[in-house]
Amino acid sequence: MTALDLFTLEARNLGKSARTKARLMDAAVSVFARDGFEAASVNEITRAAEVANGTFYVYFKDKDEIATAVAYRIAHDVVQQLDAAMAGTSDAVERVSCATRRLLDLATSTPQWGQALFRAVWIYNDLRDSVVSYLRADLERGVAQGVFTVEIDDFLISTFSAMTMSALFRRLKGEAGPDAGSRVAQLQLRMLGVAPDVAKRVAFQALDPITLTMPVIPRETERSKKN
Amino acid sequence: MTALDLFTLEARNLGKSARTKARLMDAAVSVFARDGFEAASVNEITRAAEVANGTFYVYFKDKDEIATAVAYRIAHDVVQQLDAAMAGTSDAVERVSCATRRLLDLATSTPQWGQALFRAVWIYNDLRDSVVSYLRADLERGVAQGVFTVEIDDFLISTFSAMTMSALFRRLKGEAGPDAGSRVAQLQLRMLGVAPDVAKRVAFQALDPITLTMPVIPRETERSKKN
DNA sequence: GAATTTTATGAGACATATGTCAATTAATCG
DNA sequence: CGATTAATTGACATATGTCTCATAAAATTC
Repeated sequence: MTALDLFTLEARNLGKSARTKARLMDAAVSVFARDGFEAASVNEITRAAEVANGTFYVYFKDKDEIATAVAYRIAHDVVQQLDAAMAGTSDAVERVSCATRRLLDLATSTPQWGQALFRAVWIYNDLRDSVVSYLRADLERGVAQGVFTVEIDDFLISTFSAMTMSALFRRLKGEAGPDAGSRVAQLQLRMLGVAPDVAKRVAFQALDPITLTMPVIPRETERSKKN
Repeated sequence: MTALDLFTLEARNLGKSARTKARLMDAAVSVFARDGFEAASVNEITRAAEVANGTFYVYFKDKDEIATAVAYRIAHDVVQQLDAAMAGTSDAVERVSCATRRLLDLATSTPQWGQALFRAVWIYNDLRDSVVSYLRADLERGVAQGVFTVEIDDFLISTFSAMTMSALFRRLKGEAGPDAGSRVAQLQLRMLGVAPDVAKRVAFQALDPITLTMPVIPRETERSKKN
């Protein structure tokens, strides 16, 4: 329990078991971020959550189950915030650039989540698909608008994602500065066929920063039936 | 001991200890390729090499040591073959495109090595630097020739590498076909500022395939002094 | 505040990994 | 071939991890 503990925060008005489960998930995030999925152990997670080893197994079948739960929750929340942050934009060039920059902003503003997301994306393929679900549509929109001159398929999307993930990785390691998002967006736009000067302008235009926030869930009125 | 066992092949005329060491390294390659560096265990490696557990520690201090040995050898050999294959080319656009395509060819022709290289590159940073050592020079040459309109620095190089690695990854998983090399090279050239039609022509032009080959080392005359 | 239900605990059975070492087997040499 | 050196072996001490379960503690209900 080191950093923001967003799950615990979200569950603070819920029943005891929900809070314990949230503690475990926050602990898992920080252990996964530190050690990676492979190296992480249930023992480490329970130690970080300050609960007994056995408690873990009340809530999760095994390490895989909590890993999946955490990864999908993070991806879901990030995608949601991303969607919200781009609601007003319809220009394909701007949307594609924004999405990349926002994702980097989010991941950097909550590095543990960023780390965990990064690790998870390399493990759960369908999760990557969901993180970039908005992407395909925007790319196709750009082709329709005549601003992208490239064939949209899985290969392109995975190349595009790899660029974003690489920037995210460097950013989290401190090897790239705050302009990492703009720089990789610029390169992506050029790759897609946007004129270099336009790519530069769009990718570097000002963008008000956003950070991850969790909804506050009101206290349950009746006893919670599910774990 | 599943596939090509290149180290064993290379050591077949050497003394017994060199052969055993080579067996271990080949086994390590295949275990690393299958399970990744983290998940791999010394036990798995000795089982794959069909030697006793204790034998491992005669040749390597621990898992890290064999991992490093294997990774650096693979990287070294791959870079060498890559260099040789591009000796005749001086045009920067062609060199950059060739390098990417050749690397994919090599890695695909020896999937275990490709896998191991892929994994290693994510772990040993200096190794990635060595694999892409030729790259920076070629990129700068392209800028000097006026064909690349982009700023060359670590960020660009890591983005560029990520694209190659992503293609390699998909290729090894069977999610991309033989044209993966050409496709990613095309995207890379566009990103660098090469005109789309030129990028397409260069990236897809015919290239005679190469495969990894190991030198055959003649039998030692005197007893080998070193392990 | 006693009874009941929910939640948490940690000892323990089992599994697997690491690294060492005395003993064994194989290879080489004179 | 017998002696000597090189190479291999696998049992063992130690460590870490997984998952279960009988029991304890805490929370809730009546």
